[in-house]
Amino acid sequence: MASGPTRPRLRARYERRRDGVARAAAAVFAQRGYDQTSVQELTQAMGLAAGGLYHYFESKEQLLIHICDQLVEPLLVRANELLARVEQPEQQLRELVHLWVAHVVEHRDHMLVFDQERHVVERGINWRRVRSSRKQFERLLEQTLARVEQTRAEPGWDRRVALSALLGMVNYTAQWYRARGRLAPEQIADGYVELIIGQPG
Amino acid sequence: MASGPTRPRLRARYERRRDGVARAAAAVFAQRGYDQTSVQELTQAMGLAAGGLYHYFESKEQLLIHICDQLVEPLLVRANELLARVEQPEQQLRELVHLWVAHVVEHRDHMLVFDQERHVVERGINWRRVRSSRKQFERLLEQTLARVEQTRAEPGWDRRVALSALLGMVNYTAQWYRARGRLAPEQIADGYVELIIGQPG
Amino acid sequence: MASGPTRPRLRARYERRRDGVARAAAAVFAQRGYDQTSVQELTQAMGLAAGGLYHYFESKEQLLIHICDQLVEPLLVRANELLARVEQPEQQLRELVHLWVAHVVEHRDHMLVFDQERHVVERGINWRRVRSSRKQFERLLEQTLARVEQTRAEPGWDRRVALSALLGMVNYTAQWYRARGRLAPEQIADGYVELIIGQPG
Amino acid sequence: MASGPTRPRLRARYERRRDGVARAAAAVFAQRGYDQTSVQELTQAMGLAAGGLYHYFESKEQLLIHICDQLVEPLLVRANELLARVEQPEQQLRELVHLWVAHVVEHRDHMLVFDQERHVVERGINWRRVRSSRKQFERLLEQTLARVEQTRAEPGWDRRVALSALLGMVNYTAQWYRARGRLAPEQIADGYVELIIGQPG
DNA sequence: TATGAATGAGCCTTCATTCAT
DNA sequence: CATGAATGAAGGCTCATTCAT
Repeated sequence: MASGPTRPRLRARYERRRDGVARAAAAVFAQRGYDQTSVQELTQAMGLAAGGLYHYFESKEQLLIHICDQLVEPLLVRANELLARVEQPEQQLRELVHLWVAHVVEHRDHMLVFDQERHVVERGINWRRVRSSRKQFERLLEQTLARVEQTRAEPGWDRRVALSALLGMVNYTAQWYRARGRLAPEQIADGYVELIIGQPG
Repeated sequence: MASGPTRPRLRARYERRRDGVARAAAAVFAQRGYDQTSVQELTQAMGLAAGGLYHYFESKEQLLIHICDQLVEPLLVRANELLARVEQPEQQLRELVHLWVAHVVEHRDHMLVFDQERHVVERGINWRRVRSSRKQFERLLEQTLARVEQTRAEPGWDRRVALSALLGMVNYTAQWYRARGRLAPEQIADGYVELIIGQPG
Repeated sequence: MASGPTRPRLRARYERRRDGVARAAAAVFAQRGYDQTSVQELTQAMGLAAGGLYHYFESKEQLLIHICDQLVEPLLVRANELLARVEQPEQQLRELVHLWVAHVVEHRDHMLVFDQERHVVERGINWRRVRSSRKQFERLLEQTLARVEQTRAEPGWDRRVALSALLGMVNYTAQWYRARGRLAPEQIADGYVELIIGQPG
Repeated sequence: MASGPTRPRLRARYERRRDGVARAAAAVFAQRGYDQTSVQELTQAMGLAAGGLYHYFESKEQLLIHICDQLVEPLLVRANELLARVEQPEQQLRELVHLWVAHVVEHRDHMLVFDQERHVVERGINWRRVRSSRKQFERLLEQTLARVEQTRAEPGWDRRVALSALLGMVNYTAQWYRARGRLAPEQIADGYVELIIGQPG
């Protein structure tokens, strides 16, 4: 079974371990690919025996879903908070991109896994939740771009193109960002924002 | 064996069939994922029996490599031609992006497969050729951006960021472009160029 | 796949092999039990490699179903023929029991497997066909007993009890009959008939 | 360990619980099959956690053996008592069948399990005790039939056939008897006796 | 006594690949 | 060239059993 204990104390320990398992799995999946990683390799990398995974997840796929959920959900939550807090459209966009880049960089492994498994995410029967969260985030982004447009005489972009460009560039960050590299996440985010809304005043 | 006939006439027919097989495979892989597609499903989708694939490719992985090669190599060749033909840096960039977007859109399936299998491309032992081609294309792109910078007083971007943004947005196009959609490839390419080098004219 | 070829020549060979596989499996199942027999052991006993079973049956359970079908269906068919051919009720019963005992003895292995897996047969979702055939055979038997009753002043039995007793004793034959034993199937059948309808005139 | 406490008071409680566990298990096994029932399902159905079973039985197989022992042993004991008490052969047979049918009906679940696992009972290394008890019971039965024969001018049956028929019909009762049905165990037993020894005086 | 996390052997099944036809 | 039966290694997953708590 993969639902775990109900008594609070044990429950907490269980959930901590469960998240640890998911994080470790994300790292392995990111490196070797979901399908190419056997459950044996996986559990070995987490210090568990073969069958031990199934105390925490009911299947290898549910583990994958959990990883992607951990990526998309919190970003959506924090994006909503941000938009409620900030008023000025350009400032919203700027902070949104900063938040997003930071998230992508911090959850690099999750992001790489998510990208890789696009075809399952899009078509899989158990993936509705993940699909919905991603969709909602994209909608927030598009609405923000729309508000930015309204502050200008002429937009200077096609909104669909700008939105997709932003999605492409930010998500791709996970593939080239290096923690010890020259560029900090904030600089990268600033660079992206400037491409979209032009030079900062 | 998968090297095929040597007499010119038969050779041509063989290669045509081989490319057809690869194209059909790309479509299936793009939809279902490489690992999740069995050779049985694959060959069935191409009107062949299970063993038939092995007349054209010596393994499932070689087929995958061929698909990625078909994507990257021709783009590199045509990019080189373009840069030899056009002189003005901004014009080079503009035409490069147009060429590239057109290529991505035309080889959507190949592109989706290529993206999906990033971890194999990066680490696989038989993938040196593909890695090298991709690397060369990125270098062309970076050099072009460098030349554009030199025509300006101040670049207005960090070159690494601009390069990665471009890679991210153009490649991502494969994931959202629809042939019957509102935007033609040329419009999309124009949009991208404007984001990078600022408003035209 | 487990549907096999369609061309007549190959089809015939396929079906012959398929039946051979089922027969061999019945023998092993009868001896060791269905659940206790691994597919490895099974295929080894049939001169196939592990995966080879799946050319003929889509799962271990479908193999089991086939075995039980091979037992019940033909008996039902031949019982119907017999009842159409013979007129006198007591003679019908006598010949029915003879046919049945012969069938049980000839398909000893199938019978032992069938008995053993009663709980699956009764509740399994894929077992409707088998359940229905068995039900029909029992109905034929009951109707025959009813006709025998009508030839008598008083039945001398409760029909439900007689029917169940008959089912119990004949099916149990599979568990003790020995081909080289003292009793021939015909003698056994005669013994059963006498118990049911009393001493032969 | 599964031997339990030694102090009389605790011992009694332990054994009561142990028998309760076995009875509950018999019900589940009868329904789903021994092999198809996991220890998890089993213990859950008894309000225990997974490991709890092992306080009462040292293995799943020992539990199964206990169930079968609970079925066969008491019947043997009571059959012996009966034969010591009753003198007239036909009366012995009649009462034996009554006792036996009542036992089968009362321990329906145990009986179904026992039947199902025939191949283990016959060949299993830990099953000697059960095999021996069953063998002894069959011998009692056969001897009783022999004594009945001696009271008659001509037996009217082959003894082996009569014995097997009796075994088949009585044991099969577990499969069709319904507590709320039309027939009481005594009526069923009478029916069987009549089939064997002919109409009652 | 009881728990339930953990183990690890073994299960059924899939699948890339081979080869006789 | 093409077929498809056959292989056998490897996969994900289950489950009887153990043991620290």
